Amino acid sequence: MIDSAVKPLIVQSDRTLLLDVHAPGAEDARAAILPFAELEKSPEHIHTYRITPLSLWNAASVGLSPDDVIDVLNVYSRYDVPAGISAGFADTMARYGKITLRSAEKYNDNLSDNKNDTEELFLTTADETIEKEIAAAGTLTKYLAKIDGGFKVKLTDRGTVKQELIKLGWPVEDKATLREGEHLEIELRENYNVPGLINEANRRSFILRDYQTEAARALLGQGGPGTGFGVIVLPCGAGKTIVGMAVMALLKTNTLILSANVAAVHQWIDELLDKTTLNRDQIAEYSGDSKAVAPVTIATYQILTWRPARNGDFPHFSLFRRYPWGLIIYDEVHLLPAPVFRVTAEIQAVRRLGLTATLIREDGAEDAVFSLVGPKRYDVPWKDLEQKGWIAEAVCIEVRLNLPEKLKVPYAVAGKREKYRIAAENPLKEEAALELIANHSEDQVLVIGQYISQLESIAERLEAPLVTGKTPNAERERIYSSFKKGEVPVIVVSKVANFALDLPDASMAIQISGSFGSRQEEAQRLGRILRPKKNKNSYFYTIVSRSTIEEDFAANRQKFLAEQGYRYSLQYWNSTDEFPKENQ
DNA sequence: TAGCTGGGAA
DNA sequence: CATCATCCCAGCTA
Repeated sequence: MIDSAVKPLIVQSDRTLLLDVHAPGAEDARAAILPFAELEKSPEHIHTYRITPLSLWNAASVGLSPDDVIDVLNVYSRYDVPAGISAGFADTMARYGKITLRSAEKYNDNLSDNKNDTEELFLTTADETIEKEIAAAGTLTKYLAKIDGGFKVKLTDRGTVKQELIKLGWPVEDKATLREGEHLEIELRENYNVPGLINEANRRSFILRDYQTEAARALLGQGGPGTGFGVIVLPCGAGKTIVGMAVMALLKTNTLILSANVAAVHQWIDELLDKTTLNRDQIAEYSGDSKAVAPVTIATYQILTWRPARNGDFPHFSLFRRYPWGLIIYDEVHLLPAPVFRVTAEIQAVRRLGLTATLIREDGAEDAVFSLVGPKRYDVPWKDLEQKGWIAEAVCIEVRLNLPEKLKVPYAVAGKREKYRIAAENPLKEEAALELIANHSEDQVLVIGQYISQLESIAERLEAPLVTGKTPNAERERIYSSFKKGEVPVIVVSKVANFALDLPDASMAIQISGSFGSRQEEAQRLGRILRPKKNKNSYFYTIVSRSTIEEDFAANRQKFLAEQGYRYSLQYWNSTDEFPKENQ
């Protein structure tokens, strides 16, 4: 029995849940609330979850009742659960299941057959008031045809209709059949128990981690409706591709994987060959270089969104229909381009998995991702993985320094956009970086910045190689490999650091400038130093000009990581000072 | 046939 | 809030 004085959960009437991660039973409580609450913040001691209409509908979609939710809260709550909260849950959850979407009978036959794509679905509700409300909704009229007892919906409008209805507060229970793709024999080579491996000596040892298994199972659920699609959120370096492969191994079906760039495409191919029983000829690349299609095909987003004329067709969209895919994986789903939303709305009958490290999207398209790819099914706080040793412990330090005297007047009279540039390119940052590196002679250091001219200058001062978007691939590889071998202790990188997968891991990063308020970018850059090292912390320095607008942007950039429990300590630096030898 | 370069896109 | 990435394709060279 849990002692009520130290129960892990505090339930508040504004529908937030505070989880005391140090209390006994916190792990169980976390698992129990996950189906109906969303993680909002996870600093080190108290995590905040929020119960939203969407999260309650998700719970309802996997068969939970309002009483189930209340029971969980009562079991883990330190104090009495606020009265009145349960009535709200019941009202919200009751809206789920009032409207259902069903297949036509014929649709259950040979589903890989394209002719089915012209078939229709039926939207029905037992409640006349709701039916009137739907019929009156202007945004829906062009997708719905009134028939006896409900509406007809074209298969291709399935996603759009669901999206519009959820905006009206009516989540649809989608009972229409998910397509079973063609069978594909695929197993994970977990623990290398599978006989007949090639190049076994070269393979890293590979064991599926608990959270990876949990994530894959969370996507597929217990087989009820509403499962088989959704988003899994894991930090950089936590093995998102492995989760993808675990899902593939559970479903055993033809899979289309969409990636952000060709390097990621190649990495998927390498990982699939390394960690699954697939042969090379079962895997194809569909990109600018190669237009091959195989049971497992990996394509770039950009090839799908390419079109010869500004308002013309997308000639490569046919890839979605050319093969009987049973699963589509959206890698880095937060980058999903708008044109792909449209196709994704049409292919709601295919199981689909979105993978990402952060769901932040400044254009507000998160909702579209959620209704078209699916709701978030699983996530893990970064600090949890750090505690378990899956990612390295990172010490974050913000270094503030003054502008040099001669720039103070130009800064004062500059317009807003020049101000940022002057502050970002503060030449004293070079001195500070030089000194930091001297104090960290044992670290492999990445210097990361935003402006090419600044990076060229600092690379020269540091006598370090520079990698930018213009650097040819062969030279990048050469630089990366000498860095990996330790021959070169420092490399200077531009925004390639936000994308490049082949960028080597380091134990220290110095950020000398970054884009305005990008939390995504900050998270990505920190991710570069999170591969675990033996008995050693990683260091993340960010250098900011003091008393300039750069301080504000830095604060915004750090917000996401602060929510994940990372604390920045502050150091001030004058050109005449020296840093303390030992940090923290 | 492969490899480079430059334009255009989002 | 502008810069710098990415990708795709076409056209050129050898």
